[in-house]
Amino acid sequence: MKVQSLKGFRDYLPEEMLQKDRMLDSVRQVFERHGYPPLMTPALEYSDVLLGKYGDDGEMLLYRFRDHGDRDVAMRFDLTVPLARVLAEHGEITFPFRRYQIAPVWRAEKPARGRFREFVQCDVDLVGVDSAAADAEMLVVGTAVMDQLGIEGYQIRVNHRGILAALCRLVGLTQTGEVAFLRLLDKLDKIGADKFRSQVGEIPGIDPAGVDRVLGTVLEAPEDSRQVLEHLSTTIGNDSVAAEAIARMEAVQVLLEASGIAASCRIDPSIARGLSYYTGLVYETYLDALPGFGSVMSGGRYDGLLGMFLGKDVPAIGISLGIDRLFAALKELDLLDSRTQPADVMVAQFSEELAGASFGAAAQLRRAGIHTLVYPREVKLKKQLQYAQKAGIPFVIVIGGDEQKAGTVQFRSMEQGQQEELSLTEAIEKIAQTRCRDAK
RNA sequence: GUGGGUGUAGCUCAGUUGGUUAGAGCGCCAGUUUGUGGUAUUGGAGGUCGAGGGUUCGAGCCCCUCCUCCCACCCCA
Repeated sequence: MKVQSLKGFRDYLPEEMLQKDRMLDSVRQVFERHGYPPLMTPALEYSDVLLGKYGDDGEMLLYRFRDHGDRDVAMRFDLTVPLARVLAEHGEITFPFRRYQIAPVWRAEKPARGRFREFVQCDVDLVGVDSAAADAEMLVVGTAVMDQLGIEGYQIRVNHRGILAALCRLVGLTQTGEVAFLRLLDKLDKIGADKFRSQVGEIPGIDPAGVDRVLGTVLEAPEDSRQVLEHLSTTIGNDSVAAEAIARMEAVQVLLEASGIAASCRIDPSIARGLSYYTGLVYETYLDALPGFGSVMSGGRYDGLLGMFLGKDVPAIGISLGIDRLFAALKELDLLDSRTQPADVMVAQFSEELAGASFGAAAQLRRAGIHTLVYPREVKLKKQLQYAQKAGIPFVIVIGGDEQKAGTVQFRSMEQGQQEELSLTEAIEKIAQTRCRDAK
């Protein structure tokens, strides 16, 4: 037997899981604070439900097999297509429909740094509304998540499919070649203008005359979002689709400014995601410190996808956060909360005879809502304190013979190295005051 | 999936032109005389050298195959 987890799949040991759960709690809180309730769907879907939604490339990455009833099934590849299935299957749902879903998805890709075959996505979607308010709301939620996670130095780069369509038209592409062109455009800042020019020339049907205008539009885009919009309307504003996109982004920009998050969102005409089903706004989030790590949170407007099951177009917009990638990034940057124990306080076990006193105190602490751990056997105090210190437990309570007689406890702050004799009630108050656990 | 690298104690790594019982630091465990941590000090446990085959009198070191992880391409959360 090979004792090894599958390639691209990973374990989270308790210490890491505590950190990951703290992140997930934050994400959940932010979603609910913005009025989104949770949805849960199965890990497995009929293959038909998932097939034909991700393009040929995506389809090859599905984990697909036959179950014991010989049903052709596949593991969910994302959370958006299952959402579409739910909307089509449950006629009682009315719009606008909001939901969030935090769940693992599976993709049989080649694993790499920050890329796994099993990873948890955190999705919020707003279905049934096509408006600047809906667009802006996604960015409001997205920035709130990043802020709640304590992440400084990130940028949500925002674009619109209408801009991309106009750029394609500049080089004479309408349908064929668009995908190849947009892929190159997406890599523009990586490969540079010269490589872009030479590689773009190989796309069949391309009109080289427009390439410089595209480069001018993208490369000369200013930093400031407002200025980008002005720049875009002078360069491609005569294109009616682009004009519409610019107008929408202007309306969104007003709401971002009103929300105080405009600084975190930057309009960037080279963001080309949305090769599959995106129809309007698209966005990707990069960490300033790890630009090569890939997007940690992205999404966009997809007004056509839900119609595949419903038989009519339903506008929708969503955003998806990859918690495992973000976790890996924060770990690399050493930005994760270092606490490795959920306990606020450890009650030492002074002696076997006094174990009862420790258990009694622990019971009272827990009744007061304090996360409490009792050292599980009688060893010298030195050992017990060492354990508390290594585990990052901030307080230790010792009840020895003297304390038991006096009805008190020794209350020690591990961080400050100070100790005082208190009543248990006083100790409980002290812990409740100082601990900085997030309120549930 | 393609190309390049990598793989030695729990972790980070050393290991000389192939030559006897494979090392260090950190971590772990136990002491430094018995009611208290982070420092110091002493001792200890722990490795079929990624797996399998081959060359050789002899392989951690050379060759082949497979696997892992890393980097690039590709794609994405």
